[in-house]
Amino acid sequence: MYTDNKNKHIPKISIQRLAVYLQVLESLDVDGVEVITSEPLAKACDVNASQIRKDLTYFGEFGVRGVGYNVKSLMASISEALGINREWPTVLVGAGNLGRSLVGHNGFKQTRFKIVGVFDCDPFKIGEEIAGLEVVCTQRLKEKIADLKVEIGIIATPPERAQRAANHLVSAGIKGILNFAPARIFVPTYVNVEYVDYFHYLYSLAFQITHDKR
Amino acid sequence: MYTDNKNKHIPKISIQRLAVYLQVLESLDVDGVEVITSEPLAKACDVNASQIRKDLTYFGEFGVRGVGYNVKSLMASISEALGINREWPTVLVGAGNLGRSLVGHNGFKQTRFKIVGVFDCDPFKIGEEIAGLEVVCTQRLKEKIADLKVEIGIIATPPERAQRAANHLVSAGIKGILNFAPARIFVPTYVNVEYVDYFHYLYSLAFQITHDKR
DNA sequence: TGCTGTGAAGCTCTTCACAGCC
DNA sequence: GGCTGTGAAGAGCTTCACAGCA
Repeated sequence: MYTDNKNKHIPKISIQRLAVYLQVLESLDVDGVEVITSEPLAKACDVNASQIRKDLTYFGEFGVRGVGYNVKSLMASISEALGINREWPTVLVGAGNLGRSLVGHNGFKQTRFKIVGVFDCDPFKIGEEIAGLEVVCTQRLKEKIADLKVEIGIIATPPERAQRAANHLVSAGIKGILNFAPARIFVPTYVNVEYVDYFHYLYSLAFQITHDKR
Repeated sequence: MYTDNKNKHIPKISIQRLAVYLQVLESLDVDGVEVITSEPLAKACDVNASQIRKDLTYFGEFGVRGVGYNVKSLMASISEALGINREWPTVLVGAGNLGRSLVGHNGFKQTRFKIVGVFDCDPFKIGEEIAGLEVVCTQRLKEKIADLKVEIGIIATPPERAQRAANHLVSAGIKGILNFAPARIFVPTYVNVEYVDYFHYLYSLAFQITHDKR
């Protein structure tokens, strides 16, 4: 049963792990597994078993002592805990190569996150169609976001235009931003920002490989 | 001066922050800033100033007391510390939509990471050309990796084929894997793996927005 | 019996506060 | 005087170890 624990502070890193647990549970479910204990689940997620149990107790008691966790119902509980068991309309700012490939991403078919608007300030791009969505002038963000009750914006502009895109999104009333542009952005504290730059992971690999050699 | 400190353990999270510092320094450099102190740099990176100073001392003493850090030389020192001040040839496994858009990513023009080979096991894709690279059968990974001294492999296959791609890469002698497939992979401990799934960031935003409302 | 849920211990990372140096 | 570099204190997360329960 999902019981939000309003009192405890939940580490952000636990949230990130819940996403991993969910991914692994989904593949277990596909394989027909119905019940799993924390130990093998931990192995599959590459974490400690009590880590999993502790992360889950932030949100409730989902297991059965002596038995384990029901795969399907744990998936449902985690989805509810994360808040992803409902539609999340999003808007995309930036209709370049990156933006275009984001629109086509499988995740938007498989999850309840949807791109409902594509914006760009380039007059050459405005009016173009991407996967059934017309590219609209960034000036019109506010009306669209209000109309469609959008809370999350995705920035896929070149770095020098990221801050401007963020400003538009913020003044349109957005609550969260996923920023693919390789640039830091400044927003009021009530707006949540997540940065995605996979070259940082390549840097991390380069570092690890370089230092393994010693 | 870069001085590798072989004795100290360097937290992985420090490495990730170094990538952020580098990004911010690059944009300061573009703006013509020559010297910066830890305080404003920290603000721009959204971290604590002593965090930066501590992270940097894992690798040496780069600042001048009473003055600050020279932007250009700090960039060079961080690049050296991360090990990204040299060419890093990589191979891509998976020539679908995702793979295609990775090949075109700007980062491969702006950094010294390069994709030097594209592999797929789909006979329909083999022989195709992507940005000047011929798609080659995955069976031929080993020779290519040996020939071109490739140490990093990028997996951009569907999730069900990720493990097979990883196995091929490992037996070809790869040392690090960047995995874009939404699936966990199992590799020997001497192989480093980084996972990229930006839907996890959307989950995190959804969680934060859901809980902000209280 | 077997596995979850959890207080407490342990450990790692972060921040403080100031010595050290330009 | 001012800012870096750093030992020590503090905070937060992870893991242990076992009570609790099916």
